Amino acid sequence: MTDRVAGPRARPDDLTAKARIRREALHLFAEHGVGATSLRTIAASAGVTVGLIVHHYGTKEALCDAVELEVVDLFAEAIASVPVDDRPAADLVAARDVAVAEMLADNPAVVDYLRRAILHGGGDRKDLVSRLTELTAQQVRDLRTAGLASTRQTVGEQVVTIMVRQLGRLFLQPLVDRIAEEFDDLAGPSRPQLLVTLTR
Amino acid sequence: MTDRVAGPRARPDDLTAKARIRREALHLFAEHGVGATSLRTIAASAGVTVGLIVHHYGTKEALCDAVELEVVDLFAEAIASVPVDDRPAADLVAARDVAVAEMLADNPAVVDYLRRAILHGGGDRKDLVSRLTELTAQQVRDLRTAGLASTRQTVGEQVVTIMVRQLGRLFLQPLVDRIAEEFDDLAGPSRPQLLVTLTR
DNA sequence: ACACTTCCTATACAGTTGTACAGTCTTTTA
DNA sequence: TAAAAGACTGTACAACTGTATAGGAAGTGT
Repeated sequence: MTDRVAGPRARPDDLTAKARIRREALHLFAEHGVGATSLRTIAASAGVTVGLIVHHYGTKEALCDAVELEVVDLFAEAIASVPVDDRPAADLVAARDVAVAEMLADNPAVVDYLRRAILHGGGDRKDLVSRLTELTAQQVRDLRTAGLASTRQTVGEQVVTIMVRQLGRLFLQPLVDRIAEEFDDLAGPSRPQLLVTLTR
Repeated sequence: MTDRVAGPRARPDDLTAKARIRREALHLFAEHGVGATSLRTIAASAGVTVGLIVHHYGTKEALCDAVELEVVDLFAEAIASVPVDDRPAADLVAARDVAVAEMLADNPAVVDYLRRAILHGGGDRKDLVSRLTELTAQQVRDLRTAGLASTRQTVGEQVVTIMVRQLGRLFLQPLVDRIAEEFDDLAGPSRPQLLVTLTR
């Protein structure tokens, strides 16, 4: 985390106002999009005033950056949480996939936020996808220098494969669910599941 | 189309102001999202004043509805454009898939708009996904009563399959492209392609 | 006790938003 | 040609936007 260090008024169980602002921003951004979320809405949700948001983050864009940084941190933490003992490479990769999947399951807002961030994309700003790609690429490179990853594909190919595996289903499943909603016989656990693969 | 009938000032080759407004709205909504697009921006792009938008569409939400209706019409037209002669069912379905794919290739803004609309997801309003689902369901039912579609799956299953096949790749491909951008060796035509399938 | 830093509220401001409306053209109808 | 209808502009307005800033409250260090 970027600054979950206990500030002056931080109580042990509760969150700092600064952290609360960031958390509510994440949830509201995920639900309504950045453009459609005003600072006043965030302030109200976090139980503070607009001024405090400005005090802590300066501008709305800086707040967005902080939110994105927190999301990236969540990924990094999930990956770092699995130890790199001398197990086979396939095991390690699978364990990391599981850790990321669990993190995403615990933080549905992250999934929604990511979905939006992906297509909003582009522009000049160094954005979320770039950061996540960088994170994954570093992960792949580490595995390679440790002799744990195949070098028959390029790094790029491996990164794309990993990210699509991790994110692909999450992006498309809501569409499937939305459609399934409209048919009685598709309700329940027998709902169709997506399978996303890559060809070349 | 809903109202491409020639109005008073419609010139043969050009578009009515009303249609121009709708078209620019579609493009701007697709690029920046509905919430981040103001009526004044749309007016400027269409070369009219805000007042005219209000005059023709009343409210911004009504304009959104009109845009969505036009998108649905594009799908319906694409499907209706392939004749239903007595060819095998598989041929017909494939031809319709091609027609839809061509329509989407001709209207990239529709793809971008759809991507946004899908995840913005609904609330109370009868939204785009519902309408497209309805359209596809009708298509499936027609094929069934004509004895051209299998009845071994439920209608719902067939609808989901068709829509995911048609839309799935379009949604995920931008993510792949974005990631591929960051690696030199993934540029060009050999870019990885997605394959989206359904399991049950 | 003091100053000092940090957290936080309140208010203000210029710019933008969606909507409303009065009025002016232009076309159609009769 | 007169009148009715529709297309279109310009201006106005209340509500909301992000940002700025002055000042109070609460903590820490000396």
